[in-house]
Amino acid sequence: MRSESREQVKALSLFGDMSEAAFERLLAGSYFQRFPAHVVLIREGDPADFLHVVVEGGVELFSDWRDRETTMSIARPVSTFILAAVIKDAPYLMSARTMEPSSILMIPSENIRAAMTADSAFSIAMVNELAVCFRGVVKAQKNIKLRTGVERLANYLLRLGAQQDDGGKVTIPIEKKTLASLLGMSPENLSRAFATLKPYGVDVDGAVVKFAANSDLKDFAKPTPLIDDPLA
Amino acid sequence: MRSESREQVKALSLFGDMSEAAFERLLAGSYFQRFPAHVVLIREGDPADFLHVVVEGGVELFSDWRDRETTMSIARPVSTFILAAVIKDAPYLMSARTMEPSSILMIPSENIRAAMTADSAFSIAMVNELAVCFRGVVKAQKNIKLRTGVERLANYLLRLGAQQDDGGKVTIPIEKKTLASLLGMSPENLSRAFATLKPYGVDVDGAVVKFAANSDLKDFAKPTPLIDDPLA
DNA sequence: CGTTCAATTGATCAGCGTCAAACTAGGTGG
DNA sequence: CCACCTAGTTTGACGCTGATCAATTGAACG
Repeated sequence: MRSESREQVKALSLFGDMSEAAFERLLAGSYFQRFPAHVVLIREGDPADFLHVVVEGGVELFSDWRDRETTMSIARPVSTFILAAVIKDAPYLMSARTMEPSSILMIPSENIRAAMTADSAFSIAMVNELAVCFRGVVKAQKNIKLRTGVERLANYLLRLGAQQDDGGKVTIPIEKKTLASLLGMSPENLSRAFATLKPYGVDVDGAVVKFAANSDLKDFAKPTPLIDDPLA
Repeated sequence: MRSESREQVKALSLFGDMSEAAFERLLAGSYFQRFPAHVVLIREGDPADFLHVVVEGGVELFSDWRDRETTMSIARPVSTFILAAVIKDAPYLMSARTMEPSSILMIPSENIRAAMTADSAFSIAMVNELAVCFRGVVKAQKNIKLRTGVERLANYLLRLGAQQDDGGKVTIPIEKKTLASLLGMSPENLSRAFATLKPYGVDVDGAVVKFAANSDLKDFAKPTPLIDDPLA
């Protein structure tokens, strides 16, 4: 692992408070690996042997049942995923695949659990991390149960706008297919949802979407921090 | 608080490992109170001042947006709710109201955070609790995104059957209205969903639902531990 | 330069919500 | 204890949202 990458991982709030020595122990037996795009990293139901950290690229977390599949969330650098399964030593609830060529750090679950008992600052960091994750899923749940597809899309665009701040335009960082699934609709429906938002000043050209930040769109979307603010 | 109730709370996996003295400190400044049915205990958006514990009765966690409302989950004795907001000292993401007359223990958030820094066993218990909560929401999310309304109902009935084990019949412990919202459908639709399941051996009489445990229903519902097993 | 897959568009259909009305059950007050 | 009243539940009719199927266009990659 390049030392730059190592520093980025160490800087995560999960690991930031650890001593260098403790972090070194944590990394013992870890793998740092580059994967091509569209590679399945973990499969739901498998035992949680490693905590994964996306260092570069992007990972899609998804689930299936019978012949259906849905995207649950997207993990971007630098962040961990499937933390809860690791802690409980339970089967993964979601599968994961790379969306692009990605660098992944894999830390043995056993190391995580050991660090937790050894280092109380680490377990507190863990509590905080899990609380954030929990609130993230709750927000996603509210998003799905309280909004229609078009409303979810509108709020997604606003969220992108807030984090990209590219002056009136955003670039969708994932395939539309994946976005559709993430938002809980079919790809066809996503196309139509974009068309529905046209009267509110939304203009789509490939992955680039133009709209005024303080616009009709916001009136339509009615965002609330209790669903849309990733920090709240 | 009756000592019996106190013991039940102390027996929670969150508090089980604490010393009596530490538990006593935790309870300082707590309230233990009986509420009538249909009382709002907390409102989403409010600051998380107290960790709540349902000791008797039942509490509905719900959210709203614009003019819509949805039931997010049900808290039964003896369990905590809104733990994550307490930890992050962030606004509640969900509102809570009693479904029946209920006894609620309210522990100041500050005490929880203090106990976490003072007692590393407690923060580890907290990590475990949060991991379980997280996995619970993820399962709920999968349930909603991957299944139709009728499928969710079928699996809900099987889950009830597994935990009640009343030989071929279950009693729905909440109002159908609430169940509908929990399952993500309208009350009218829930009625029709029951009708749809009739050919699979499901027979409804008020809150009592009869069906054979190893039946057509199970073939139809196709339950999987990765969604339906509360322990997995 | 052809193959493959994503994205769009149209047509159709199923699931589910809404509105309305009838019915039922639970709780209240006489 | 009973009548009443309110609220929950059920049933029917209807319409909208969104899924599916099919066909076409467009873009990426070997």
